[in-house]
Amino acid sequence: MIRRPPKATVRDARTHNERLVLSTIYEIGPASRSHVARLTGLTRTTVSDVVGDLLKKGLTREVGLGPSRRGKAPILLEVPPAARHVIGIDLGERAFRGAVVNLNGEMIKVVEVPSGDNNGERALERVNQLLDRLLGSTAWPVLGIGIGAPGLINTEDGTVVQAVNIDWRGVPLGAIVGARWGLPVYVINDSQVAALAEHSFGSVRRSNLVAVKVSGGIGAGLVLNGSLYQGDGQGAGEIGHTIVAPGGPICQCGRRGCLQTVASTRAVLARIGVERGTPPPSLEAAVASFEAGDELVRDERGDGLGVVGLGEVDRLDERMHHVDGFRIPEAHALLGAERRLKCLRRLRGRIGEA
Amino acid sequence: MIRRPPKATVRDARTHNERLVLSTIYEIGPASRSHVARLTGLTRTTVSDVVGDLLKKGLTREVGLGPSRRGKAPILLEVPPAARHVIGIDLGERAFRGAVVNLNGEMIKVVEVPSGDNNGERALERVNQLLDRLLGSTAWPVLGIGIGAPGLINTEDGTVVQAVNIDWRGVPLGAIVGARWGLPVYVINDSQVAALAEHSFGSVRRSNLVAVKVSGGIGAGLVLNGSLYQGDGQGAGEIGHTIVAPGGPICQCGRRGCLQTVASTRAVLARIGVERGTPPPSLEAAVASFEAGDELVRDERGDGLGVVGLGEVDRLDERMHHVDGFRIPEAHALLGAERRLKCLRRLRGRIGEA
DNA sequence: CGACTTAGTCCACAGTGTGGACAAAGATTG
DNA sequence: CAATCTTTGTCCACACTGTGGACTAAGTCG
Repeated sequence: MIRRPPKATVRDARTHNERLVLSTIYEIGPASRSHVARLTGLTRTTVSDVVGDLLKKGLTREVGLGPSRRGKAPILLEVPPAARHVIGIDLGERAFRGAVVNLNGEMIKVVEVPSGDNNGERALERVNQLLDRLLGSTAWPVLGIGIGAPGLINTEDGTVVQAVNIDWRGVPLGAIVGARWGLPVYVINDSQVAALAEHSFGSVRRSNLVAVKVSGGIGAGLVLNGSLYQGDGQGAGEIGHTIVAPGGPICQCGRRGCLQTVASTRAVLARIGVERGTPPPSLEAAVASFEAGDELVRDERGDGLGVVGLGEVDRLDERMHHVDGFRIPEAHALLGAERRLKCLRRLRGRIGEA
Repeated sequence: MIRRPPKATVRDARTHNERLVLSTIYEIGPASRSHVARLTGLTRTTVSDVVGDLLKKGLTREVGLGPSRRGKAPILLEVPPAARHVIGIDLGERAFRGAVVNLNGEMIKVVEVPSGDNNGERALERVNQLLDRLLGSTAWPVLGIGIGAPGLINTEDGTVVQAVNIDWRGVPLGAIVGARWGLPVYVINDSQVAALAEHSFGSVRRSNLVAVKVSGGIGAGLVLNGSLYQGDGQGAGEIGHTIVAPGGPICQCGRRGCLQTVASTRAVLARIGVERGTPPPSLEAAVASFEAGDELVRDERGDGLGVVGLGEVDRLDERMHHVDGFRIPEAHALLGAERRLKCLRRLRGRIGEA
């Protein structure tokens, strides 16, 4: 079945130009109508008209006059950061976290719920609990909710196909949450959203990259040609259960020697414990030892891998999606101390070459 | 530098809908205005208007009445296959070939020039020679020229960055040919175009695939998310010089054990010769032996690869590009007996997973 | 034959971006 | 200081687009 593209109406042109004007003002900060017209190629007339609409919607405001360029002083426009908000949720291993984010990416409110025993129903309850506490305090409309979840996600319909940590199989999370709150919901794999976040906001602003996320499990996300690559089964980047150490430790999935059993946070901490002859340290303790120069921790590496070193990343990752012309965080993923495989460059090189 | 999207005008809507109507008529064969309206979501009024324009341009014609569905009999419309033509050129290893292709993908005229000693200037002459013979015989306008070339191509500006076979380095082929013929020219790597062709017309109609092309050299093309993946340096898929047999035969590139030195047509034929104690057979002879069941040829495989078997593919590969609403062959690549690594599925799986 | 349905066209209409004219407001020049 | 020029922003007539209703032509069905 071939999907036929939708028809175009004159209205679509308007929508397009409205987004164009809005994002231009958003990106280049305070700017005049004239300046926007020059940048976009639209006439001053059209820009004026569009800005009129944006002012009505509260998506733009006038903020005084700018310096004159040999003529009448321009009226500067900007997008009020609080004009719209977005909810980001991360279903992490140790906690469910959520935040209200404004258009500047600032977290207005952050809420956390320890994940505890997150089997099925109860996990869903905690998500709603999180949203209850987040959705009460926004003066402006919320554009939507983004949820980053572990496991195999069908991004099209927002279904969690399989997430062992939370004991979910085929949960239509997007539909459930969307129906309850009457908001657009976007559900995406946490590693994939991390890749998108790196693409949109990270220090590596390239159109092709791989982000590898390491915590209790291991996952990766790929951005290719500037857009998320999910593969045929939406499972691209799910490298956690690739067997790298045949006959190695047994995995949750029942097989032996999966990457997760060798290189996950849990595995590394466990090995440190064994080597020290003590119980496994906490992640924080291990990081502290690492930073203190503890040789045993610094040299810790999985057999046969040789690329895993301890590091940490503290970042709010977001996926942006167009609503009202804004790219909104469709999900924020991953706060807290995380580790990242150093094979990032390797993987990227490999995919770039073959 | 961020590239700002272009503005939209009411005209763009028209262009879009014209393409939509045209491609709908093209795809579903003879169809009435009403039917097209139902399929596209446009009103009958608009479809009528658009079809009026298309009739004027010769891109559509009325072909009698269709069966009535309880009402007035519909006037059937179709796209005349000869309404537009396209030139496809393949700079092959053994010959330069070109063809005039109509909108049904039928080759109206095929021309071939043996490649001989294709150093620099002379290769360019032969391309023009090919075009001279092709461009004299088309009653309808030619939309453009597509050129499939070996080596590293900059698709953006149509420059051949490096092509050892033809001894080209930094040749602005697209600009040269375009200036001479006044037509849009699209230059693309031959393996990449093969992948696009498989995507558009092949038996494997999937949005993610890898096509591996084997002749004198070895190259691959990747289609990911339904579009060509060229990587950061436009060299994605250039696997010919990946070292697979360290210390193996010496390669054109100066290193040892490149994939090409083990698995290319030339390498395979040479090994057959060595094993037989005769001069290397021609490709045709080897294929004949293969089909006759010759054990030595059938079992021929490179050391350490184990995936190379002899096969053949006879296909006109085309890359389609939108012009006037048509996807036109931007390049047709590669006819003749070709070989394909059977690792296609492997590669695809690997990329799908990681 | 009459009622109904479908195909295609005609026309008034609302929405869109354009380009020219214009006024407002500042800089530049004599 | 005054005249001139430049830039900004707005207003208006205009061309173009898709829409929806009315209408005609031409079939089917009972």
